[in-house]
Amino acid sequence: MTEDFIRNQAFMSLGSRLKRLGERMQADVQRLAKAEGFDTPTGLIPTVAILGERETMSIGALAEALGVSQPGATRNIAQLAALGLVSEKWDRRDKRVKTASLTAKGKVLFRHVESNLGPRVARAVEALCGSGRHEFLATLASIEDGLDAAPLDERASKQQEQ
Amino acid sequence: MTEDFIRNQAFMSLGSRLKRLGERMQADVQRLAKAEGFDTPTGLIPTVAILGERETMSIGALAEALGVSQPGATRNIAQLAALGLVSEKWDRRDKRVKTASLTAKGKVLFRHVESNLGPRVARAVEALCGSGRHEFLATLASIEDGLDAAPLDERASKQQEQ
DNA sequence: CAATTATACATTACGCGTTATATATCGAGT
DNA sequence: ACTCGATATATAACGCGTAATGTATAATTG
Repeated sequence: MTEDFIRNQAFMSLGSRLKRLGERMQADVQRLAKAEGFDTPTGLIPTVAILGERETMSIGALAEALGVSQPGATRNIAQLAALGLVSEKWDRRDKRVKTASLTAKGKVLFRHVESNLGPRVARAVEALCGSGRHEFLATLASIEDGLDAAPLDERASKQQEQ
Repeated sequence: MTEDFIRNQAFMSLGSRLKRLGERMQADVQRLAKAEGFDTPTGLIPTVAILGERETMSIGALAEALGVSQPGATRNIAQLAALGLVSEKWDRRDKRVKTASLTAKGKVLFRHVESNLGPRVARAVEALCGSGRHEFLATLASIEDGLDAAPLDERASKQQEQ
């Protein structure tokens, strides 16, 4: 019973645990990038990576691609623009949409991420996850998809079946 | 090559991804708790759960048990005290340490978490994780332990072996 | 026993995610 | 063409984690 409680407790705090693990990884990556001479805030790297792939994107498309809220994407782009890594531009056709693309400086960072930082982090994380890494990522994805389909509270409300 | 990049990219943004997933779960749990009449901020529930188990604890012990920073534990306790859920007391022997324990009101919340919310969330999360849940949690734990032993940037620096 | 170092907690400032809401523009319907 | 709802972004306020630093008390050491 105590044991059951501990198991339940583990699930109750799973959210906080995942959050902290994520923050930790971000901090580590940031230190690594800084050691290599790029002190761009870690949170902006995924945005740079996507912009490197897809030349130019709107704020909305970015939010979608990153799986982040629109205000989050707006802030990321504003910060990258302030750092001179991306340039913003309002769309001609639809004046509501703002598009962003990497500047020359941003592309330098992108190429570094692509060729150095990315692979190194990938190798380190792969080694860290060990043999279970594929399943881990697969389960992670299935959890994300599952929550898309129905949030946790909804699932817990009708907890009779399975 | 593009594919490789995408795989690397996935690892680069794993931190942010885990973080967002964690936040999402916390938000879901909070909604669930609120629907049941307990609108205590979700972030405080793990603290309540631990205090329910271990009667009385110092801030430091709490931080340790939750795997959270000391300022985090301090803030949690301050908030719980403000809500009337825990009572704080300075230790007699060592006047530096502050201890916290659940009030009657806090115990009511604890019992609810223990008997209702916890199990329901646990069932929902277990179902969500599917068959891979044990391995998922095991891999999660091994990642945490691995990062304790050596942070990601250190691992990435000496990436020649294995 | 005085002085120094270590420990426990509080405070401050910040990162990065979220909602909720405001504003401007677009598109559709009458 | 005008109005009105929908859509794209911006802004504001907040949650919850961190690191860095301040302050009071303990413990150690010369």
